[in-house]
Amino acid sequence: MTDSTSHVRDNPRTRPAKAPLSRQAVLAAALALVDEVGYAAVTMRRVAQALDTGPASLYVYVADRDELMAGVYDLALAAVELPGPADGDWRARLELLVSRLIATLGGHDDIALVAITRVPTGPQTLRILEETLTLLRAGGIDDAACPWAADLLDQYVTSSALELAARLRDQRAVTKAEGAAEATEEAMSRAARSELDAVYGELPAATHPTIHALRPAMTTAGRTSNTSAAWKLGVIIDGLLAHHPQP
Amino acid sequence: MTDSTSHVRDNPRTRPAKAPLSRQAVLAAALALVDEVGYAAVTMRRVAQALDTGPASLYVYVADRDELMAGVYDLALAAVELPGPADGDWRARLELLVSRLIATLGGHDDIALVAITRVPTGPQTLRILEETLTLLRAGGIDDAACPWAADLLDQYVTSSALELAARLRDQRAVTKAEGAAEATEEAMSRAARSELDAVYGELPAATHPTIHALRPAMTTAGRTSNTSAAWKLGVIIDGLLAHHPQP
DNA sequence: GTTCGCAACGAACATTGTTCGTCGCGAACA
DNA sequence: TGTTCGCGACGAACAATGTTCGTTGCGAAC
Repeated sequence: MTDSTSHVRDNPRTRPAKAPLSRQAVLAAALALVDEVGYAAVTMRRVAQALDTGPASLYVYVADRDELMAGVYDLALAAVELPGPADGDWRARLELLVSRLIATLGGHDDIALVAITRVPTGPQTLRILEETLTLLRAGGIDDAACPWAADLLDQYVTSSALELAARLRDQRAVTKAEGAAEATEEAMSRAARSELDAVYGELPAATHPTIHALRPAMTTAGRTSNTSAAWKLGVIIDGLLAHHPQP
Repeated sequence: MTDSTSHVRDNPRTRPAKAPLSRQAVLAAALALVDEVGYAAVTMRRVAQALDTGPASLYVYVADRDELMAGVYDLALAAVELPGPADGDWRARLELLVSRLIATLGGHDDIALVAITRVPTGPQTLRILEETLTLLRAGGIDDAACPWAADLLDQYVTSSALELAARLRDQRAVTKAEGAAEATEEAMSRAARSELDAVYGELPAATHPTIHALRPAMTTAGRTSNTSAAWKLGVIIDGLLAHHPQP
């Protein structure tokens, strides 16, 4: 405390009126930080700093970083609205729900990583699982298969959310690095293409004939477009309906 | 160097004949460590220690930890044998390839995490991608859809490998903690059940009617069994065949 | 026989998650 | 009203991480 103004800062009366700590405040601050600096860069110290306190203070409301992030994951899911009867039959509603999940999770950087390390069990997660299972049953999926189907859909949601997050991150990085010039479309596609398509594109036909032959279809455009996302979801749902046999 | 035997250890002639460093040696040591102590516990220092050297020496052959793990991932994939004509038609071969991938990756703890952070482009990965695409084309999947289908399968493989790794880890932890008594089946299922099934099981029917109704199907047995894995893969392939329409 | 490139490595740095012990406010209690 | 006590807040510290810097010394090339 060599700061000459410390007696002002330390005095609760003159302190800049910081909000009282609480679990919700910690989770909200962490979620905001995820959006701002990215999932990996959210450290206990940074969260504490955002709340104008020290890292040790967080451990009153949070067990450790993992549990913090699990809470953030659930908090993010709170923004997902469940489709209603006006949104169509069970299939249309399920597709809408899944795309909302991907958009929401993918919009918070790599927060979906939480669902890989541990199986989330927060209230919002359960709310969405409940709705998913209900829609699946409405679609005539066998009771015994419904949990598996929900699991499969969840795998898809998590993977797609991470893919979306990576795409948005690359996009931000490029548009920021391009000095704010024209950018956006031209530079983005070129930068991303030179990354992966160079690998697939310059692969000799002698050793990898099929990749070589499918080269035009393997361009980044195919990976980037959200046509691919809709296609994959369609495949899974069609598969659920076609696989009725042996549950 | 206060060690009185340092002049012996430092002398290359009397040194315990350590193998010369190389990229392959580093990757192999890291893979062995993944199996021994787990993916997360593989640090640069531990890898260096296994090779009887310092952490800084690794950076000659490896850019950083991420790239190291990418190399380990590819190295693990080298053990996967491609199904041959004797293994049946394209579908049987594809199912065999996928299950081998899951078993191999899942057998090396969380190494599959690598495929989530970055899209792997190692030679072994490309070898398997080539085979996957070939099998899909043999199955009549549209050329434009093949990359998407391979992507979908890869998502499934990665998620399932991580699930398998988690299951094996829990199993090891329980059998080790059980003092080497009877264990294995009884204790395992009880310990794992009390974790997740308690959440699903004690959920009130009023707020989550479908989860409550499906409770018997949501037991850990369903999640653990590899019937679930086969079912999911069947759904995906059936979906690929049923979704012919608009590629 | 000299020189030069580069693998090897010791030491250090900045950061990370987490724990310990203390401080002090505010509510419960006498 | 005066005392006590629980517990949130927090400063400081610890062990461990990934990575970099500068030096050293061997071996090959000229």
